[in-house]
Amino acid sequence: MKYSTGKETKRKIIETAFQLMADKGFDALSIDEIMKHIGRTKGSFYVHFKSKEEMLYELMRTRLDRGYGHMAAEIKEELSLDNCDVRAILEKVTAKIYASLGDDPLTWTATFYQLVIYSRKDETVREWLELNFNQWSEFLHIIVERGQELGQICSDMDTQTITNLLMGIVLGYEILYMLKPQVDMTEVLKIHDWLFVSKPSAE
Amino acid sequence: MKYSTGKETKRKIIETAFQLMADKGFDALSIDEIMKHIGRTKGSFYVHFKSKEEMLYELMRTRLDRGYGHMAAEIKEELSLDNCDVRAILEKVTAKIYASLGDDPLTWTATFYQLVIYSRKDETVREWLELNFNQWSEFLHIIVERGQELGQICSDMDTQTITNLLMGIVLGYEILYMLKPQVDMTEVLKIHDWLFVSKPSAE
Amino acid sequence: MKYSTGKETKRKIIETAFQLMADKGFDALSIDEIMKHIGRTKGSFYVHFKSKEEMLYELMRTRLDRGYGHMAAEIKEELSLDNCDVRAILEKVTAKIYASLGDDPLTWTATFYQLVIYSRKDETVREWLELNFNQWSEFLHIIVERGQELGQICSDMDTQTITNLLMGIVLGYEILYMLKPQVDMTEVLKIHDWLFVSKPSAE
Amino acid sequence: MKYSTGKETKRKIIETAFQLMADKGFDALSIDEIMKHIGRTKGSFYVHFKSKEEMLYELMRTRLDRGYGHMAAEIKEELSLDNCDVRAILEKVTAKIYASLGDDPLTWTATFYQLVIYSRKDETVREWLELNFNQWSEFLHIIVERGQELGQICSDMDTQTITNLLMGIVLGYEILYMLKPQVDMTEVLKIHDWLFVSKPSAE
DNA sequence: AATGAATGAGAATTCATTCAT
DNA sequence: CATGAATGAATTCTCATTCAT
Repeated sequence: MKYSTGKETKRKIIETAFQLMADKGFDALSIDEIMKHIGRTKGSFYVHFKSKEEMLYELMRTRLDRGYGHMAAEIKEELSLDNCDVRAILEKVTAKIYASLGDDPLTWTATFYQLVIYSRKDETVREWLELNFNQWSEFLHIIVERGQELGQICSDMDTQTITNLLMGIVLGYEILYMLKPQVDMTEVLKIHDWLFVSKPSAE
Repeated sequence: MKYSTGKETKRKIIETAFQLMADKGFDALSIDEIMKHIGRTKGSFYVHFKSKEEMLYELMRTRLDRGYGHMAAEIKEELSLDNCDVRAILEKVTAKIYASLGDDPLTWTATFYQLVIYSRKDETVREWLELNFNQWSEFLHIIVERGQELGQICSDMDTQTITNLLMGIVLGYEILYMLKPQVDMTEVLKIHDWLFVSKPSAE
Repeated sequence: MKYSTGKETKRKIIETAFQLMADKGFDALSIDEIMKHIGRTKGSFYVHFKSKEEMLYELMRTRLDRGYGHMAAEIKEELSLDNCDVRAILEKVTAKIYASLGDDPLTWTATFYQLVIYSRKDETVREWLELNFNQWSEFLHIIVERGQELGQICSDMDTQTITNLLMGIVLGYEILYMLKPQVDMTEVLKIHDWLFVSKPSAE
Repeated sequence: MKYSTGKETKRKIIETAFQLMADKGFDALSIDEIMKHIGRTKGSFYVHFKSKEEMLYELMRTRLDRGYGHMAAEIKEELSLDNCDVRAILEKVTAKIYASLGDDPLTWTATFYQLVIYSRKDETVREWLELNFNQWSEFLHIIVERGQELGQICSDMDTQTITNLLMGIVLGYEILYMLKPQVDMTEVLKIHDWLFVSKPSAE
């Protein structure tokens, strides 16, 4: 079993790097270590990636994307309905995002923040994060705007401010979760109780 | 100027490390680099610190403490007054904390999150962060509880949940600020509009 | 000749370290120096050894073993013969051991005593030396005992004492030799004139 | 008590170096460590010694001398007596030498062999050891010669060879003792049973 | 696709020594 | 006498990367 498919090894490298990066960060992560984990030797790393950096870029694009882009079209359609329930939509979006973190959200979160930190020295990472971030921001902005239009979200605050508060609280809970893994991440949804004017009648 | 006082050099080392760490992180920060910055040679670092790690511990204790401990007594007294304005107190606390970040909050924030990330591989850092964190949590809890008691803060949500939401939003805005430095950090106070039942009359 | 076989380089490293250690000792021996001697760079040392210490262990096991273990079986058989000449056997053993030191016994001896000295700070080395030492001791004990049994070795002294004296004199001559290389190491065999009751008739 | 007598500090430095050198050797022994042991700081070492090497030379001359020089005159006189007992004299000499090692012979021995090893890179040490050695050699030679003259020591062996054997056995037992501290160093005297023709009547 | 030897640039750390105080 | 800050050279070790096989 000395020779496996290229795809398979590549996938394993990214997956292992993703796991190890959570605790060690990108700099402290050595290629040797990754390759030992998957039972291959250092040299073969370069069959699959041009450099360690290039691997990070691929990791970030395939494993750390929150997928706002994919959701956008679908959600916009739902929002266009006359009788749409914005709170329900927002809850669905949140659920999807948390689901996208996979079965070990702590690792995902830690790796993601390792990337955020690493972005301070890497232009490519910085740009990708900004893009990601803006997509999220625009996406939330649309939802909040629609909510206000329909009178479901309070209008005594600026749309952008509400958007920022929502983004902030999600990011904040991720950090909270890293510092105290016993925190319940779904608790973040309680903020909706303040955000939405008419609370869901049946609850 | 070959021989300066130990205190002075030590202070300069910590200050430089604090600055450089914001962008590079602790691992990528080299002793050589720090010492070149302050016009001293590598070897003399070890006159002042037993190891790079030891320096980080001192940096964290002297430069990254949010100082909840110091505020506690004073705030508790204010809260015990019959006619105290909890919102004003909370705003004062927030202002003090932001003020404690110094004149370059972006650097402070970046360095702090570098530490959060680093805590994943360092027991001492992890413990210190946890302590810091718990102090903050308890501190906020006291304020929120008193606010609810006086009917100033909405009581339809669990005290601990509100505390978590407040902590989360502050942490979240720090990350937001790192990703987008143009974000106005004081905007985070808007959350009080939701939190407090009786909005300040003059607005 | 940039890429050689691992075995070859490893052998060269050990051989060079063995030579250099005689004069400098293990601590003062630098990896850089060894590698320069064999025309390779520092970094490649670690392809072959996990650490400098690990290299010493391998050096000691492959280059400093006196090989008592290997001789034991053969000698025991010779001793079991009714008419065996114990003095001849002992002389043969001594000759073999001196032969095992290679063509530069001074280097061997110096390196060996560098190891003896180093054993004071290294558990692994200490244990190996003790093992070696005990093998030698047991081995000699068997020979002396048989010599006494056959009346060839004087019986007015305790077997263990004679064994110790024999070991001591060999070790002592090695030190003597280090301090004064002009000393004739085979002179040590004269002790047999005292040890053996019936001197060889033909002398 | 910041300022003590120079003599006192100097003595303490040498004594501490003597102790520490037994285990660590001269190279691995740091000035910092010595000075910490005696409650002084690194810098003040140089008030007392020009360099680390200079300190070793003084250590060796004051703490590692076996004192053959001092004994010579006295012993020669004893030997000149018609009815002198050479065996008794030799035993007295041996006892004196062992006594000169102080109350911790293991430390003395280890330090001495650290010096022997170190002599391979230091001219001054090498010369001193050689001198010491020659003194011992000459000294023993005189005793053995007189023993043979008086018919007390066997004459079927060359005087110089016997001298070498005696020196060797003493050195060898020191090494033996380092490797196995449970060995009884006085056992070495048993060699006299072989050396002397007429065994002491009363034993 | 994979191996593993080699590289070379740096990393942290140690340490004898100097020197102003 | 003693201090302790500073130096600079040396040391072990790590690691991304290259390349012949």
